[in-house]
Amino acid sequence: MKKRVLISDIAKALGISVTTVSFILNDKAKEKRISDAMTKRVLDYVKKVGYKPNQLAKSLRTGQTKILGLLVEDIANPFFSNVAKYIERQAYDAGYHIIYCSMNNDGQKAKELIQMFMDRQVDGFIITPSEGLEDTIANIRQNNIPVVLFDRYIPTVDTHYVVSDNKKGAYEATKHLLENENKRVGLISLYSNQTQMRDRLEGYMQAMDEFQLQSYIKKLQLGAPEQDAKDQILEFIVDNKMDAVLFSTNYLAVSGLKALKEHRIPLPRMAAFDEHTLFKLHDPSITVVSQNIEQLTKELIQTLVADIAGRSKELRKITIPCELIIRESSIVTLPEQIS
Amino acid sequence: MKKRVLISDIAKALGISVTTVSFILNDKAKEKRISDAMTKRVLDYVKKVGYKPNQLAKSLRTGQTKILGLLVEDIANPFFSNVAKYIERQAYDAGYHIIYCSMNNDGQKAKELIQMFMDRQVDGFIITPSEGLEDTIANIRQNNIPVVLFDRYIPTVDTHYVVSDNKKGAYEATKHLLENENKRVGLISLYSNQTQMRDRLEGYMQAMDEFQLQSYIKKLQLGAPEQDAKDQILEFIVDNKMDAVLFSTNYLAVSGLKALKEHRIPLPRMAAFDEHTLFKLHDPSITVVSQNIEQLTKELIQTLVADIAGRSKELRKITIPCELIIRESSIVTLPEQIS
DNA sequence: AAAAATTAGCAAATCGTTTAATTAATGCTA
DNA sequence: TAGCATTAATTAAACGATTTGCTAATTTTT
Repeated sequence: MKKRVLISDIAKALGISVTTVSFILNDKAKEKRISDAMTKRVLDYVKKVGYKPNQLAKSLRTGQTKILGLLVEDIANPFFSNVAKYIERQAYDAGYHIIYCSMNNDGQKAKELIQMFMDRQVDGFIITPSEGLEDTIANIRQNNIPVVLFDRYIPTVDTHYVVSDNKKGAYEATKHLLENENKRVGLISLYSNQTQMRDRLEGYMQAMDEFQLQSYIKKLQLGAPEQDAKDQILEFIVDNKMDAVLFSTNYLAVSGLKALKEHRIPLPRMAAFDEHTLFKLHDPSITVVSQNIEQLTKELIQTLVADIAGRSKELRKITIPCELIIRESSIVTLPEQIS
Repeated sequence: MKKRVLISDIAKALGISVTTVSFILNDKAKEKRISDAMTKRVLDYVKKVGYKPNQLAKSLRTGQTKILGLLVEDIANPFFSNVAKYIERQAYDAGYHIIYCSMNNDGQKAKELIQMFMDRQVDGFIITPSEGLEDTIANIRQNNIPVVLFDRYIPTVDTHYVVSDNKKGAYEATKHLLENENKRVGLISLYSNQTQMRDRLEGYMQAMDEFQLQSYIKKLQLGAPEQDAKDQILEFIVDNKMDAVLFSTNYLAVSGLKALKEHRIPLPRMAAFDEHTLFKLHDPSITVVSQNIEQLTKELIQTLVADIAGRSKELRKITIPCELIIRESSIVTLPEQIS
């Protein structure tokens, strides 16, 4: 194991002070009037011995870790794993690394992790806030650490956030379903006050009201066993003889599809929130309200990095349009309807 | 913004030295003969003011960061995002945090990131090694940093690794396909010398040899545009009139399914490596060789943590069995075969 | 030519911990 | 009672960087 070379080793080898070396390495040669000759000499030697600063020492001194904390609901959900991928890429380009965790609806763990990330002095937070996290997030702000909320926000806590235009997305999906001559159009959602769920419900309502039709809304318990979800979705669709259904998350739609397939019940017309590989390939392929992950994460990182750098004091509350991707599930003539 | 409380603040407030406080906080009170009364006094006060040590300072002094570096091929691939989820959970239980990145077949980025993670003094690495990383990984070992390879390993570099029994998995899947009276059974794989690909090929071969049948092997370029993959898979299946096909990765199978669907060509019997939500719900549902992610990650973290702790000097080379999950795609009588 | 200003670089403090070495007080043995 | 252990705590030196002031040498100004 070869020993790491330190800044003091360089100074000693060249017969100069560590200060000079440090200034040069931090691009302060000009500002601190270090001669060009000296600068070149140091830089050459640094390259030769392959010196890399110890980030821990650097961070301890400067207070900057160049690490961002990412807290998502569930990293294994394709929506979030895609988000994680883009975020890592964007953060890397901006010189940051990501430390992540899944919260899995465990409020206690979420709180602990936020505290732990704060103890690790992360430069900023990216959070998909679950309910009950208001205080914790307010606490982060009080400690003056930049935070950007994502996917949903907390109305009572004033922070940056980047979300999709869920209301409009739900409105357009519902309207699309209604325009295909479906009368009984339902919404399958969650017992949740999170903004994205609230907005999707509002969008659905707006469309239903516009068409002056009765609404059918089924809410499921957050984090309930999948079997319960499947049973309830099935019951809702069958008992109400739904013509069409909008699912407010991709995993609810997946549960619905599983339930229907298991009982060999023909699909109602349907659409779902959030893209999923399954949806393109399912037979029939599934219409979705797709969030623009690339743009969302871009704005996200830009906002966070700008805040960390101390630029732009005012809060950014960003809403990105969704895209309705129409596939077979919302328009096909189903098999038994042929006859 | 309330100021962080430091160990020196505690010492000052209680009129004692920082050493005493530090010993007590690090559970060395007994060993260092600190009186019980003092221990209790300090612990009570620490709890009262909610002191949390600055991890940076701690890490700088001890050399332990309690951070693990995770480098995977693509975090958005459902196999790896599941791995990421389990790893984070297991690591958390062991007191570690995860810093991750996707390498996306970019060897240069992989090297840079490994170097950066080393500069950050990660306590250990978890890597799915791509080709060309031999030297870099050997370099990590030379710096005495624990590494566990995952999903595949590098035969020429002696490290811990945890992989699935790919050969047996491929053998059983192929045999299963052969036993369903298919004569022309092909393998769709990648131009890659990675061990998992090599083993899957070997497993396929073994089964084909056992049945004394001609083998059909199509390899695709790693990281090629999906359209190319789709075209080539289609051509392979159609031109060779394949009865059945084994896909060596889940995303190859997804590409294949897309291509067949787009051209409305009936599916051959098929099986694929690695689970995917799509596969359970596809019509027909897809038979898979499933890796036991929970067990893989458990062994992985155990191995890594044990090495970091300095226990167990010898290298652990672990192979976990795969499970063949038989679904419709490998056994159903297809529509056009009814007539 | 003395005073002022600029240039080029350095010593030492600092970030917040851990830990090796030391000390002062007390109890025990001979 | 002098000498030795033991106990309970302290002092000060790390860890490896950044940064605030300072100094000495040179140049410019008056």
